[in-house]
Amino acid sequence: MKLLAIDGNSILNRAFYGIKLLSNKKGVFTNAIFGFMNIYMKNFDDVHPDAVAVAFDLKAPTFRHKAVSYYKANRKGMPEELAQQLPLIKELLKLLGITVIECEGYEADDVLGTLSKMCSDSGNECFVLTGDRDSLQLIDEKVTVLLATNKETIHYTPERFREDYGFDPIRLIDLKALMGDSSDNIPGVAGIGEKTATSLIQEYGTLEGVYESYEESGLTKGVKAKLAAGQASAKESKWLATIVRDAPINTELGSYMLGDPDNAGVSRLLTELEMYKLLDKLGISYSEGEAVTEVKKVEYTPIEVTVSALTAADIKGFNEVSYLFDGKNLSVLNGEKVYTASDDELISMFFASECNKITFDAKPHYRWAMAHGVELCNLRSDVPICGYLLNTSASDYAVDKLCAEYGVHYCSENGEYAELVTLGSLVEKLRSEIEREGMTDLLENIEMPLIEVLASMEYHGVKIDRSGVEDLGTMLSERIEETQQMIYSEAGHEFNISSPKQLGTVLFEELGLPAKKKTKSGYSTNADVLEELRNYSPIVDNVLKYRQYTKLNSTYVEGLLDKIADDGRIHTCFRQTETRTGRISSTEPNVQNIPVRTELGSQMRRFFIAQNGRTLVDADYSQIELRVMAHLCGDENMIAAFNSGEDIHTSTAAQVFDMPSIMITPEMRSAAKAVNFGIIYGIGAFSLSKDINTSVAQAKKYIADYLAKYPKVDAFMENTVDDAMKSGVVSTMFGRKRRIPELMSSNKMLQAAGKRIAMNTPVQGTAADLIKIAMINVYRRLKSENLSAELILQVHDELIIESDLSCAEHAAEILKEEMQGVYEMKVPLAVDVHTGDSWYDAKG
DNA sequence: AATCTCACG
DNA sequence: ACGTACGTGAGATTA
Repeated sequence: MKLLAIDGNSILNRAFYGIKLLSNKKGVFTNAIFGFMNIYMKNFDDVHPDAVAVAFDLKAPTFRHKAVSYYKANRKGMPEELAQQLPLIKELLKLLGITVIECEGYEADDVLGTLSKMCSDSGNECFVLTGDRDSLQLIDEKVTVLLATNKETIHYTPERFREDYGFDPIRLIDLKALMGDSSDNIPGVAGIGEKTATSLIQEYGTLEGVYESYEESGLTKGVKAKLAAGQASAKESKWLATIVRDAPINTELGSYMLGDPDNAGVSRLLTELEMYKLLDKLGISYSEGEAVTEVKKVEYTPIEVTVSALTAADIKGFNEVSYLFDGKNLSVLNGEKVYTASDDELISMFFASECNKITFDAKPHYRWAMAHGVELCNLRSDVPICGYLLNTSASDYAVDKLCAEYGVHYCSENGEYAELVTLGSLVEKLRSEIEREGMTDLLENIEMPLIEVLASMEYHGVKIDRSGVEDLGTMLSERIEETQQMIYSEAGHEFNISSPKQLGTVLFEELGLPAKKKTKSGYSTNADVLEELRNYSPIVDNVLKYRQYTKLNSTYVEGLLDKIADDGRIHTCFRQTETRTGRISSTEPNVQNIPVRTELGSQMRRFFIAQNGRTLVDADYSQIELRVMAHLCGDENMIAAFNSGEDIHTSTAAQVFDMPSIMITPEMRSAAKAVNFGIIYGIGAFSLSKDINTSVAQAKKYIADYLAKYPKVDAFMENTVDDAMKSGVVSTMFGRKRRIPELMSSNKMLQAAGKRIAMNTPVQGTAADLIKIAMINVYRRLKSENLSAELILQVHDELIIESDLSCAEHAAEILKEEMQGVYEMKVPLAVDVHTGDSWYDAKG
């Protein structure tokens, strides 16, 4: 028989600090539970125990077998975020049929000590899972300690322990008696540290052995004196370090056998915690929301659907339907009838029909319709889009998950049509929530119409000059080869330059360059660090070059070539439910991070071209986020600066340095520019000082001067953060919302991050709203005015149209007009437009 | 799967 | 004492 005995507190702690803070909608933190279960399940699979027990410390011991409160005195109190997860993990474990042991007056490791002894005595195997090295003293032939570290779990058998420590596991107690342990308030012998203590125990075996013979030994005077002075303390420490092995708990191994899990209970709890992945792993289905107290369940009477093949006549009778379409097969729900079709004609007819439609992920449907020369009409709701508006931070918006979250019945009784049958009631619920939160306009007038625009952009794609890209690749390969050889000869040997680990060894150990920053796992070798090391050795410059060339070659040359379709174009995927702020993102490939900031990199844009007989029209907003800020806060000075038409960074410099614009030097302008950026991001003096290379004090002064000149910016920031702290939410001008659970954190760092998010999101998000509206308006006008021109790319504040040469001027006018006129603001929205045969040329 | 680095707004 | 600006996606290495 095998027992898995777990130190609950220790593992929960490790999980809490090892995983970033997570929380559910209501702000209940879940990261420690998540991490605990991951560690648990991994080790369970490794060990395959017959019985499991999880021990927890009991908070307020009434009975003290030893001075618990004394020796735990300087252990930090548990943060609130962790404390609230403690009862939840206990409940979860119990529901899973796992025994939870709490023993008054005893700590978790005392319980483990007792359990492991019980196994040892009865000839059973015991695995002690903990993150605490103290427990290694429990190891014997029957007892293995599974030590969970940040990276891995080490299986400590007696052999493994002796390899690491050089003495028997039980002697760990003697070691601690000598060296002490500040975290457990074990004093040890003053002046004796780990090194000395280890060699003493290796030499003499036990604490008693040390004290029997140390006086006659060859130890230094100092050590002898320390030992003599610390004898009493050592003895006391040994007692403190010894884990109790006779706590008053049940010592029948049989009583810890795994019980039957309460699946419904587990499902209810995990659903409430929104830990769907874990539920999946446990093989339990989602709960239907009985636990979601404040949300009333949508009325539901189960229906039994009938299935038939779709006909043209059926379509004419549709009024309001749900449908699903995977690119081949269509299924439509009308009332209690499901209709299916796989025929392009019928599917086209259905898409073009007048009936109102609800679906899941309509963008590919629009693309299909475009490819088949029909329109997809009267799409009213798209489930993931609705889900996204209600929570921009979810990782996905699957139907079953949303049902569980919003208390809607998932119609699994309808088998393969479960999802289809569920759509209607789910949408009803989601839309009522959206209405309640004032986002119906945002949904109907921005997000829903945008789907078709994005589909069209993806459908048309952008033409790529394949041989141009290939030539650049050849050139880069040559340069990479050259640079690599130079680096090898400078290092004196070959190594993998792309490995930060190996590069760190070469630079900081072999060549002895001064290491500045460290990352979790070693030296930092990022561009900032290397930049500062340029003067030390020519190898640094070559590494930077190598990085630039390989980045360009693998991410852009090879990455792009991979994605060119048969029509010679790339069709990126614009994702509408990805970002927390409301921006669009782009994948496969990402067209929103094509190089532009360096001369070499920007050459890449020469290969994004217009088709023969056509041209690219490119327009971008100038400083849209700062303008949004000016509008949102209404600061007269800032508004005046924008209205003057003068360069905003120069204006800002003139304000901050209090002198006429004409006297502003390029350095002053760039400092002001950095402050402007900082303001949008939720400024910090430290980062600003790093950015513009001044002292923190100087940076502080810049910020203070800035906020003094633009007092309403200051007030706006403060108000936004205040409101966010109260509600936990921020919103954009058009009502888009973002929850910020970080604000509730008691961790100062996290809370500060939450405040910066609160300051940035309304600005970034409003800018995103504006360009989305502009896109819809541009799309509609290009269509209604019959231009042979299409929107093809969006890069946050930039839109690109591919147009027939004959109407390019008209297209440029429309683009500029619609972007500038998108919304009446307190400052003008300036737009720069250029035309060219490639993206490089059209950038102006 | 996580980490590091780096490309963009 | 510690870490330090907002929002993304992709490729390579390492565990």
